[in-house]
Amino acid sequence: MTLAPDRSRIEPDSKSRLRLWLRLLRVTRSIESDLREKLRLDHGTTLPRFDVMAALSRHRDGLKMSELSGVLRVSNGNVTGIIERLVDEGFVQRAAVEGDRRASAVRLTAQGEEEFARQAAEHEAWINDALSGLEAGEAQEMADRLSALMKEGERHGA
Amino acid sequence: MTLAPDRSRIEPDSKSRLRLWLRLLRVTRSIESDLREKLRLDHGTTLPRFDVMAALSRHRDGLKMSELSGVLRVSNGNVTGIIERLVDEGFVQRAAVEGDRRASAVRLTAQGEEEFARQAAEHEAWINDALSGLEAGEAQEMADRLSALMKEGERHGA
DNA sequence: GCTTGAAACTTTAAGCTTGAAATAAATTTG
DNA sequence: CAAATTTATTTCAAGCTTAAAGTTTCAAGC
Repeated sequence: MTLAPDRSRIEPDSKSRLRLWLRLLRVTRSIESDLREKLRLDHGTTLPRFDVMAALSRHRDGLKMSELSGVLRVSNGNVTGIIERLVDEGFVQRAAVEGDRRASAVRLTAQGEEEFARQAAEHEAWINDALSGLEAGEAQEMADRLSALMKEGERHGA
Repeated sequence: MTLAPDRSRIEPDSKSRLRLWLRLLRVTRSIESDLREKLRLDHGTTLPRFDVMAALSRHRDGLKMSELSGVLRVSNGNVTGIIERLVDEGFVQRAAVEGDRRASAVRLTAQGEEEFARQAAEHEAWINDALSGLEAGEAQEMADRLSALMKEGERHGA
C-alpha cells in the first residue's frame, strides 16, 4: 500500500478541489464516451436521446418541453430537435396541454417504452461495470456527498 | 441530522452505482454549465477552447494533434476546428514536427499564455466556489478514489 | 376589451462533437 | 524497391448545444 502525499501544509484548499474537478471530468467523460459507443453499436441511438427517454420513462404521465429541458439541464431549443427526431421514429408522442395552447406535453409511446426498457437494462449493467472499482458502500457515500454538495449549491448559486 | 436510508438489504450493488453515476452527471453538468457562462461573459471564450489551452499550458513544449485529442479524450477531427480558430486569433501556433511531415505540433503563443493565465486564475476560484461544500480532506479523498477507479478501468477497459 | 408583459416554444446562427471517409506520409513486407 | 499497411491528420455529414431572436398564447392591469 502506498500512501497519498500529504499536501495539506503546502497548498491551499482550492488546489485539492481543482484536482477533484479535473478527475470528475476525466471519469465522467471517459464513461460517457464508452456509453455513447455502446448505445450506438448496440441500439443505434445516442446519449442525448437516451437521456431524454430516461427522463420520460421516469415521468410516465408526460412532461412539458420546458420541464424536460429543466430536468435535463439543457437549453430549450435543444430538446426541440431531439424530440422531433424521436417523434419521427415513433418513440415519443406529443399531446396538447389542457388549457394552454402554447405548451405541449411529450411522453413515450408503447414502442418507446419497450425500446427504452431494453436500453436501460444494458445501461445499468455498463455503469455497474464502469464503477465496479467502487464498493457499494463507497458508491453510496460518494453519492451522498454529491447530494449534499448539490443542495449546498442551490442555496448559494441559483 | 437525518440519516440516509439503508438500502443494502433490498437492492443490488448496481443500483447504488447507478445512483452515483446519475449524481456525477448532474454535478459535473451543472458546474460545466456555470463555467461555460462565466467563460463566455468574462473572457469571450468557450469551455472546449479553455480545455485545449489548459492542455497546451501543461505541455509548454507543444503537443501533436493526436496527443492533444488523446489528452482531452475527444475525436481527432474535433480538435482540428478548435485549433484552427485559436490559431486565427493568435493564441496558438503550429509548427512542423522534425522528421515526420504528416504531423504538426501545436503550442500556446506568448499571447495565448498570457490570456490563459488570466482565465485559469478565475477558473480555479470558480471551481473552489462550486466545490466549497466539500472540505479539502473530503475532496482529496474523493479524488484519490476516482484515481483508483481510473487505474482499475485501464486494466479492464482499454 | 385593450394593452402590456410574461411564458412556452421554435427557429436560427455559430460552434462543438462524433464516426467515417479521404489524403498523405511513414513503415513494413515480399 | 514496390506494394501493402499503418499512422497522422483533415474533411465531411449528421446530430448536439447554446444564446439570442422571433412567434404565439396567456395573464394582468387599466
